[in-house]
Amino acid sequence: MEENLLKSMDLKNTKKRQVILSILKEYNYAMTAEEIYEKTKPLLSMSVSTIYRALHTLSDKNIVIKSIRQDGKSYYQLQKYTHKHHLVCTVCQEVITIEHCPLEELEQKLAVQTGYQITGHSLEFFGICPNCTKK
Amino acid sequence: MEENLLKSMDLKNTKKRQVILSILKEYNYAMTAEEIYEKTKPLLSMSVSTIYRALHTLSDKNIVIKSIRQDGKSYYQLQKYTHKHHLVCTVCQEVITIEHCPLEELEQKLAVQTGYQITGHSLEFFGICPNCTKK
DNA sequence: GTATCTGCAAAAGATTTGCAGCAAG
DNA sequence: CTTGCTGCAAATCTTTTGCAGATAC
Repeated sequence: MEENLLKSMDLKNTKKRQVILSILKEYNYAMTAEEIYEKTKPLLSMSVSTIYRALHTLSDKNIVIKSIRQDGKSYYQLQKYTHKHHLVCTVCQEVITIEHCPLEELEQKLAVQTGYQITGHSLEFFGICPNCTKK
Repeated sequence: MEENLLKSMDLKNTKKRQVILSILKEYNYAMTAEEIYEKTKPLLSMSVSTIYRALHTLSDKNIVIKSIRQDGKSYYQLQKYTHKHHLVCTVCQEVITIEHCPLEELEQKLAVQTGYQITGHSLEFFGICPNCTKK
């Protein structure tokens, strides 16, 4: 479980980090520090700064990936579940996950053209979901 | 010039808004409010909040497009120059513009699959430029 | 034991807002 | 004139940080 993951990165195996990781695993979508905080509340007490610090450490170790969305907030998710992109409804904020990343080939092409060593990308689509279109 | 653009949107044609628009036009790349502020300094005095307010108004009218990058800051550019994406060097922050947007077809496909009315997307690549790779 | 975590409160950075005065139409 | 624009300072929101006490190993 989470214990080995932490140990393997020379991180101390604390209850709080375990809880954060298990929440990210359970819900399996990118969430904000605030959302994680809300979900930890019933389980144990933890300050928001601890969550930020843990997420920062975990993303340094590439266990967690941070990405900043168009709402200006940082979203965190487990590395192994990443590389999916999202389509976000700008009215109700519903999020649809796009399974296949369409950019891998393009990335290769770009690398050749520019001489850059490409390390990643961020991609997000916006729109209005069928439900909100009706209203 | 900028005058007609403002009038056509029922916005008052002020010197400050003209200056903001002309800077966006001259430099023709997405910049932050802070960068715009620096560039206005030699020209006339204007408070940062005026810049934010003007950019907000202009983006409501779709004259200016706002997008939030992975550094968490908001970047603004003229609508007619948008729809270009960027490759950003994570070491020296150099930015390369990608001329052709590879997502138009994909967007159509997505719209059909999901029933969303797709209004836009954000895409950014990261990497290390040839120069920084050497070091 | 000691290096690493954590809580708290304070600080930071980017952006927004209330209010009173100013300027464009 | 009067509606909308601007400056200033204060407020907001998210995230980071300093420090002192607590915990994992």
